[in-house]
Amino acid sequence: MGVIRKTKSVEILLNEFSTGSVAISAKALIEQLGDMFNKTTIYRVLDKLEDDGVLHSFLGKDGLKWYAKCNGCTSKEHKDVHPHFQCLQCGKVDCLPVHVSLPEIPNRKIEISQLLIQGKCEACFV
Amino acid sequence: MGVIRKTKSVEILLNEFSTGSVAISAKALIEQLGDMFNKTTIYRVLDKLEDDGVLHSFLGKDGLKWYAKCNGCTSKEHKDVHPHFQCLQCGKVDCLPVHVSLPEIPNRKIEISQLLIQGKCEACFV
DNA sequence: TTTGTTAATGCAACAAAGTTGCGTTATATT
DNA sequence: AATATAACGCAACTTTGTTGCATTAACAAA
Repeated sequence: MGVIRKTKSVEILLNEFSTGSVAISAKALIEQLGDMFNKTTIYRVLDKLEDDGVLHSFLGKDGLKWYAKCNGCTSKEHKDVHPHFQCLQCGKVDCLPVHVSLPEIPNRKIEISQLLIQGKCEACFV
Repeated sequence: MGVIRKTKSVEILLNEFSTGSVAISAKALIEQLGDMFNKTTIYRVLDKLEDDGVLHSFLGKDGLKWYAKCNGCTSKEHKDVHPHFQCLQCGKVDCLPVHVSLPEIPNRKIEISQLLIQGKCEACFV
């Protein structure tokens, strides 16, 4: 797989993620860009960008799929693992650039781990 | 809310969770008990049992909702917080009775956190 | 034990997020 | 410019879960 043609949809979607560590849900992208592109296209481009190691995805609080820019990933390996924070008030989700030390789990092999922290973000936490 | 009548559905659903720290997805419960009860009933009973602090729920790897027995929770407070482990091979999910130390996040208020670890379980990890 | 209240249930219809098949369009190679 | 095929749009579909409403059954009170 992987992106092999520079199309308008790839360009515009990538542009949405140009600013930092904020995540965007597929749903929000469809709301925003649905006039311009079919939702199928949006889902497929996101898929490809994830395959390429350009974006990573994770599930937010309602099982919605969120995407954010990767840092140092390739199509071979998603090595950029970090927790995500979702604000229960404004709904914003962002990547936390911190390391999480996982608990010891004997006799099991850990392959993926995802930590979703929910609460109040800087803006909503008075 | 809360369970106020001991109906057959409550009894049978509770019985499904009688054995230890294994989680069961709503989907699986509907597959198992769908002949006996309508899926609406199953969803509603699970909801109530969660409200009562008897069960807790979380999202598995595909955004599916899973339920497991609580330990020391009440209808007032779900204080039994722990990570969950999902086997990528056999699909089994269980509660890990360990403590996870969350990272420091300045200027934010943490209200909920959920850690889903995926990999190979004891049985599938040769 | 019967009666009455209302929680709990079943059913059908719906909702939201995401997927699939297929015919058409457009990118990029020759 | 011609061509191969990746990418696209559209419609139909799938899956998980929810809602409204009429019916049934728990359980308390008579």
